[in-house]
Amino acid sequence: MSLAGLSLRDLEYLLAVAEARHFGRAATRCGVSQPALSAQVRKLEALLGVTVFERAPGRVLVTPKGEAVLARAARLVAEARALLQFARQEEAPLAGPFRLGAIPTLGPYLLPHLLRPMREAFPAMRPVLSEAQTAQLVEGLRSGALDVALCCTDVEDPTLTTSPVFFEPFLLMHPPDEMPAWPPQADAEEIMLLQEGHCLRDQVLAACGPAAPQGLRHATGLEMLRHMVASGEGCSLMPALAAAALGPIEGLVTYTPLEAGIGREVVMLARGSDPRGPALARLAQLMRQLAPPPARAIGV
Amino acid sequence: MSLAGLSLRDLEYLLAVAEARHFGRAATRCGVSQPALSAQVRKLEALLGVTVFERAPGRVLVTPKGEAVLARAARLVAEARALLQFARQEEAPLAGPFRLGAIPTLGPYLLPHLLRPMREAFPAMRPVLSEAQTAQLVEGLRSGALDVALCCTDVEDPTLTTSPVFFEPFLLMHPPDEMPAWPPQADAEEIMLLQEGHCLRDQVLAACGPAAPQGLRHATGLEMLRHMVASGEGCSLMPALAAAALGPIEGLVTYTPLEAGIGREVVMLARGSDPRGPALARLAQLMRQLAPPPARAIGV
DNA sequence: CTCCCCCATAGGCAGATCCTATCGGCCAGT
DNA sequence: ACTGGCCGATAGGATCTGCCTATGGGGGAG
Repeated sequence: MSLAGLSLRDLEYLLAVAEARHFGRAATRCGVSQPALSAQVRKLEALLGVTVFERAPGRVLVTPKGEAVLARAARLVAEARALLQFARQEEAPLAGPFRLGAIPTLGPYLLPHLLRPMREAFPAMRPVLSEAQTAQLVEGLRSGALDVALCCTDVEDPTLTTSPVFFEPFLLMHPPDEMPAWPPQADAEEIMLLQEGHCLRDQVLAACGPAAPQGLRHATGLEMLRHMVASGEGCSLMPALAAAALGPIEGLVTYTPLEAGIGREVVMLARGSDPRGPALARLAQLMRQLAPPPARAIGV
Repeated sequence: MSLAGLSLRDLEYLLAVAEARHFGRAATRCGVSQPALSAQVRKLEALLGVTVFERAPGRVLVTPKGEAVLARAARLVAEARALLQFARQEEAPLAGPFRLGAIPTLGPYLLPHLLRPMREAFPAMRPVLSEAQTAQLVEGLRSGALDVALCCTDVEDPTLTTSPVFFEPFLLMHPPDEMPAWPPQADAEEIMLLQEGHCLRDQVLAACGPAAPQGLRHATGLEMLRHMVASGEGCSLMPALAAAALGPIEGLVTYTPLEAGIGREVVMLARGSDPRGPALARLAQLMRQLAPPPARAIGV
C-alpha cells in the first residue's frame, strides 16, 4: 500500500474542520478558501474510505469512525511538526560521531595536542579516532567510514579536499657519539627506514637525495626504529612530534636538527562532497593554529 | 509552523534512497524516474534545512543529522501507513456507540424486544439508550446527540428521515365491571390522559373524536395512569405494548380491544445526513420484522 | 584514453490545487 | 408565509507542482 495521495496538509484541513466544526472558519484558519478546503477534505475522505464528517444542516458532526481517524491524524500531524522542528533547529557544528583517522607516525604524537582544543571549539563533536596508513585512510574517506584524515602524502584524488595543517621538520636520530653525515653518502647503509606502506619511509628516502639506502633494514614503527638506533644499528630521520614525544635515550639516542625545509607537510583530508565543508575548514584552521606551538615546544 | 510543502511521498523517497543507497534504484523502487526522485529529495532537504545525503562519487552517504531525520521519517511513514490501513479496513455496520432515543410510552415496552436481535444483527453496535419526549428527541437528532429516535408523531422536518416500524393499536383500559362506551360520549370526563408533552396524550385525544375530554385529570406516566384507572378514577387508552408489559390488575383493570385502526404509527427517525443511511435502513427493516410479533404475542 | 555509471539539469506536459463566482438548502425574523 | 442570511457544494478558469524524456558532466574502470 502506498502513501500516494495522502497529504499532511489535507490532514491538517481535516483537523481544522474537526476543531472548528465549521468548514468556512476552518478554511480561514488554514488560509485557503472554503471550496478548496471542502474539496480537499472530501478527497481525503474518499481516499480513506471513511466519512469523517456528517454535514448536517447548520452544523458539522463527527462520525464514530471519524473520531478514531481524527485521533490518528492528530498524532501524525504532531509528529510531522516535530520532525520539521527537529530538522530545522540549528545544530552545533560537526555534532555527532566524528571519525578522524591519522597515520601511525603522526596520530599518536599530534592528536594529544589537538583533542582538547577541538572539544572546546566543537563541543558537540564526538571524535572516534583510528590509525591507519595513508591508502587505508583514503579508502575510508571515500567509503564514508572516515570523516577526516591526517596524513602527509599529497593525494591527487579530485574528490578529496586537502587542507594544509603544518610543516613537520625531520630530526636526525643517531647515537650521541656518532654524528653521521647529512646528506648521507652514496648507499649509506646506516640509514634505517620504516617498513613498506608507511609514507614516512618514502619521505625519508626522498630526503636522502641521490644516496638513498636500499631499505633492506626496516622497522615496524617509530619506537622500534628508535630502539634499533639505540642498539647501534644505524641512524634515521624522526618526525619532530614523534621525537618530542619519544624523547632521547641517555647515552644511546639523541636528535640533531637539520637544515630548514627537511620534513613533511601535514595535511587534513576530507571528502569534497561532505556537506559540512565550512565547519571542516574551520577545523583545519584550528589545527593550523594548534600544530606549530607544540612543534616549537619540543625545543628543536 | 505549517506543514505546507512537507509531503509523505517525499519522505518515502527519502527512505528509499537511504535503503538503496542509490538514487536510481530508489527511483525504480518508488516507480518514478530518477530525476523526479532526485528533485523531490533535494526539495525536501531544502525544506528541512538538512542535507540528509552526501552525494559522494560512486556512493551515497548519510550524514549524522540525516540519520536522525531518517529515523523520524520512518516512524512518520509507518504511522501514515497504519492510518491508511486502519481507515480502509471494513468496519462492522453501526459499529461504536449508538445513541438510541425513544418516547417514554414506547421505549420501556418496545426496546426489550429489540435489543437482543439488534445486537445479533449489528454485533459491533454499542447501544446507548435514552428516553425523552418527541421534541427533545428531534432536537437530539439534529444536534447529533442522538443517532436514531423511536417515536410516533409525524415529524415534518425535512432534514430527518422517517422509517415506519409498525402500527401499535390502542386498547381500552377500564375497570372490569365498568365497560365505557367507545367512542366516548360528549365531554366524557371519565377519559384520563397523560400530562402535556406526551404525544400519546394528543393521539388519545385525536382517537376520542369530537367528544374529546378537557384533559384536566392527567397522569405523569402510563403506570400512574393504570393505577388511576384501578382506583376507579375513570378509563383511558393504552398502547398495546405497554398494556402487554404492565398487564391487567385482577378485578381492577382490564383491557378491551377496539376496532382496527385505532392506534398510532411508530416510526424510526434519523438524520438524513447520517452517512450510515443504508445501515440505518437495515436497522429500520429489522425493527419492522421484530415489532409485529411481540405485538401479537401480547394476546390481544 | 575511452566507455560506463551515476546524479544533476533542462524543457515540456499533465494533473492537482486553488481561486472567484454561483447554486441550493435550511433557518429565522418580519 | 415570505425573505434575507448562513453554509456547504459545485463550476470554470488560472496556476503550480510533480513527472517525464533527453542531456550534461564528473568520476572510475578496463
